[in-house]
Amino acid sequence: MNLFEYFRCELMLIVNQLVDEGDLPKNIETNRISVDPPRDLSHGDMTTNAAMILAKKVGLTPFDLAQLITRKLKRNKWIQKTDIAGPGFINVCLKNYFWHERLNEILLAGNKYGESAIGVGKEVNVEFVSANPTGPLHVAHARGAVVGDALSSLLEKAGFNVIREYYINDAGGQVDILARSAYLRYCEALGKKIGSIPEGLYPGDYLKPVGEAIANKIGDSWLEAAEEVWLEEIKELATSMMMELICEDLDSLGVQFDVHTSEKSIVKKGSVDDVLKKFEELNLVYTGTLDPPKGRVPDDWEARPQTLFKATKFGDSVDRALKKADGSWTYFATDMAYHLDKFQRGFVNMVDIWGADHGGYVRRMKAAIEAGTNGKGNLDIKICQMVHLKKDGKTVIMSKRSGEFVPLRFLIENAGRDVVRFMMLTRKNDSQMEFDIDKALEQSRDNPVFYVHYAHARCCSVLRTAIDHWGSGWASNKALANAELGLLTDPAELEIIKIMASWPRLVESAAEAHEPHRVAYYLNELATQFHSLWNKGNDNASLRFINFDQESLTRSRLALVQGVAIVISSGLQVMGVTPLKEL
RNA sequence: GCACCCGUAGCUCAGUUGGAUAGAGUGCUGCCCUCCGAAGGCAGAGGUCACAGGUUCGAAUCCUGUCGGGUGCACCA
Repeated sequence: MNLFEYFRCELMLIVNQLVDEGDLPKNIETNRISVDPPRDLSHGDMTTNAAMILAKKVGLTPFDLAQLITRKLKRNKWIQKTDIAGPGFINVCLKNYFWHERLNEILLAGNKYGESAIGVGKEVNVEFVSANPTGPLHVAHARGAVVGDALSSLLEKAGFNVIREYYINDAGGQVDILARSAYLRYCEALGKKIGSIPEGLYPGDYLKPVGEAIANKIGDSWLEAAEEVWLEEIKELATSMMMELICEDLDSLGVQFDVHTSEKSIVKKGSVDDVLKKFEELNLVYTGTLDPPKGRVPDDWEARPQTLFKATKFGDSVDRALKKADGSWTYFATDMAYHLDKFQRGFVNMVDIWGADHGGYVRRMKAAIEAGTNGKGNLDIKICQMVHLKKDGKTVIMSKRSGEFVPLRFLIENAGRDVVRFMMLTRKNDSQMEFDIDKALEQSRDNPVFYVHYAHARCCSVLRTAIDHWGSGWASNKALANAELGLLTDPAELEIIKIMASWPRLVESAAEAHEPHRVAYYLNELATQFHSLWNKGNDNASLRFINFDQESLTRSRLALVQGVAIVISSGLQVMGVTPLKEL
């Protein structure tokens, strides 16, 4: 249960009563009323802006209106006391046993705690990675992969039905280049001297096995053959081998997809022609000539008439080309057809995770979705900004400009998948990120995931100690749920329950905002509170979790510890990180 | 030149969608193991939220402009 939402509903009932009783006008605007946790703990457990919002339209001061509301609010059985503070905030304190019941709820729910129904089973298509099948993944891809996968899990936790999709760009010119590069390796595999790889082809060693595979399959019959003879077949072979490579990389990150859709198949199916026809009917396509790009004009620029999409009608700054000079489709045209294909497959809600180099592309794709679905399709595009890799104190900027890339495999092999995943989620997606590889490799407290792992491991350690003493049945979730939770009265104990109880709300808001990084910050906060509570036992033995001469008190405290372990592991699960029972 | 993103403590970054006295980590200073894991905790110092206007009960958050950093910019993908 998202308890803030619960109390907001209670508040709405009161507002309706006040309307019935004539204290508030009918049809009053209530959308902006919220119930939130206060920043300052001394303000209680919950705060609402209701009086300040409503007072605007009524002849009452926020304070007077707040009094009307609190008089009714106090009847709720969970509420200990209410305060009116500052410009008209209503602060609410809840009774301790309300929090004890939350802990009970956590223990009974186990790993399912935090699951929400706000998604109501609605389907969401999350498309991410979608790296060109021309080589292995590098570190910048990892960010998109982790963000996309964690967002998918988060949406699932919030009750959405998620499809993880990878779009394979296997139809453009880059695949021709891949095939030519692979052909060179094929020649090489058959003993031909190829020298250095010519400019414009892919030089990586990862293509050597592709060349060998072709040689094994075909023999030497293509050695002197013209490109037309082998191009198509090598394209096919090389892209599928590259996809295997990419899937291995993703697998090592723990990322798997439900659907792979190939660009080639979209074109073959005729989807692009269909879209063009549809847009022609809607009068959204015309033949025209674009102005040269502002500023630096490319040397080979020349004005030529092209098939254009009226993107400006949907908020884009210029109309966009659908066909290249040679008459073939632009990348945008097929990508648009692909996105509309997703809509046709039934996905009204779509999320794309893109790299920073596609930032300038967002407007036109949103324009296309709006045009092609008559405003019904819902596309959110998350841009993952650059990853700056910090290594030996120096920063390597990976971008198309710099041409510097570090393979993902290197990072995983050295730092491990959990560290990479956690660290990639410690930044908001649209902030640039510095990934300190030395810290990631360090396996120490400088490494943020360790702090959370440590809290979980400590929980498990306490439970092990108790089980050694009292036996295993003693600390089952069920037994702990039946503990006398009313014995938990220390402010620090109640505080940590309150943090745990905010997990469902966090899941909902992070899922709605499509911001999985919030989970990492939440877990860090929970871990902090737990470490703090632990150390209180160092200073004051009566606050230790285990007191061997006080069995029922110990049991209720272990219920608390188990609750922490549950929420941490529930959160780590969303992030795709495996909780550790010991370090 | 145009579009998008960013600008918060020495450094790396959060900031609950407009709420109360702006927060963590790291670094610096000083404390806490006879004790469930010190890979931890507590305390202190550190800020003109880039700058200037505007919107309102209320702005780090929304709008406009300026400055600084990043990304992209016919046809590539």
